[in-house]
Amino acid sequence: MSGLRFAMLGLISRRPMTGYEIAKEFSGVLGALWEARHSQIYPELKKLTQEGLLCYETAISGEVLEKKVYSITQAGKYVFMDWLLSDEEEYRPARDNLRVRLFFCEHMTHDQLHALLEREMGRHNTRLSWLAAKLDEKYGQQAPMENLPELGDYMLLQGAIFRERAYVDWLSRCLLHLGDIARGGTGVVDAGSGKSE
Amino acid sequence: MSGLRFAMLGLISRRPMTGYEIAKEFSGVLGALWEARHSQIYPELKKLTQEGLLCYETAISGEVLEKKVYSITQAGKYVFMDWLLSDEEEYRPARDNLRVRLFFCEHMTHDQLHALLEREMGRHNTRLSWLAAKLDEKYGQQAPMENLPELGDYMLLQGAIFRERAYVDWLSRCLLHLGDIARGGTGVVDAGSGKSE
DNA sequence: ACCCTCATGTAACTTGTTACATGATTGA
DNA sequence: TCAATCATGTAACAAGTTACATGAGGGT
Repeated sequence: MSGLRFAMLGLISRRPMTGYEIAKEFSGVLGALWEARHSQIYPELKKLTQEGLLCYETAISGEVLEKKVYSITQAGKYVFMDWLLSDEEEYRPARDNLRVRLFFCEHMTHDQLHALLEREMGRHNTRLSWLAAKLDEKYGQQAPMENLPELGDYMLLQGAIFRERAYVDWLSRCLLHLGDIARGGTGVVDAGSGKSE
Repeated sequence: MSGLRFAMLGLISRRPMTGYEIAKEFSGVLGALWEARHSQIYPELKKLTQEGLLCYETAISGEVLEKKVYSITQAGKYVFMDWLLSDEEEYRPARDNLRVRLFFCEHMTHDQLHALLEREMGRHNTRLSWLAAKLDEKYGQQAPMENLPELGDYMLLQGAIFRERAYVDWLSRCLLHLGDIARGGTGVVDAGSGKSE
């Protein structure tokens, strides 16, 4: 079930790493896809080692400080590749508090609902701008064509942008609809359903 | 933190319900936003009752079968409304296995990556069609203008559609890019970034 | 001296999932 | 009588969060 162990196996398959380094990875690009803190990582490393999917060597930093450098085993590689190429239908509808709030919008006044949507749209817009800037900064006009890990990063960034933009578009549509209600509109829907400007 | 308790309070605030009925609600529209099974619902009902947010009466179905009909208390209403109108920044990046797989696409061949994207796009497309049909069936050309609970449902359905469409658009863009690579393209990005047809 | 980063863990708790367990009611 | 639905729980486990706890290394 858990994607965490596979993310960890994948990272370590790139190069041997310490738990500390793995934890750091989860605050980068990967962290946007899957959160994990060191308190979850260290026990999982232990577990994976016990299962024979990882092994480690103890190294010394400076004079005494010990660190465990983990490497992936053959068994680990098989398990990882098996997961990577497997085909399980697994649809977890993201638990989204905003949507639950909307489900109960009957308890809100028109203004409260409006404020909620505006506020949330602002947040997603901020994130969208940040992501777009990042994409531009990293790839500009040149999308990666060869380097596979780079391609992954590029697609993921692109995916995050599509996701945030869809969120913003949706909320702005809700706000339009809400404004329409306030002006005593008819509720008649125009032809397209989102793709029109 | 947990949205579950608030979803439950919200449901019960509409009308008194049994645990069984609440569980059923979570397999309808609400279930698409937040999953919960009866094994989580019954203990939570007990907890909410102990905290004084709910109370219940025992009713009899038929001759002997007892059921507990829960109602929301004043304290429960306050807690629910407080949550509903509160403003907490809470961004949980959905844990998405496909994205983690993509993060490690370096281990896939071109064809495997292509198959993965196609497969996933098919699934999201199916869901998108289903959602679009449902929207048409429920609201057709007439969007709800007055009834607030209806408006919530409408917006949520709309939101699910935007989400699925964004997913499909993203994946189809990835597939285009991948095809471009296979044909030995240059990687130069065209002007727009998604909104163009 | 002080602070930041490196480095590794555990404990207590909340959330969520799967499986086990039981029994009444209703309609075909 | 048989199956679907109504009805309520518990147990064991997996996953994830927050807080606690400790200490070395490196630079200012």
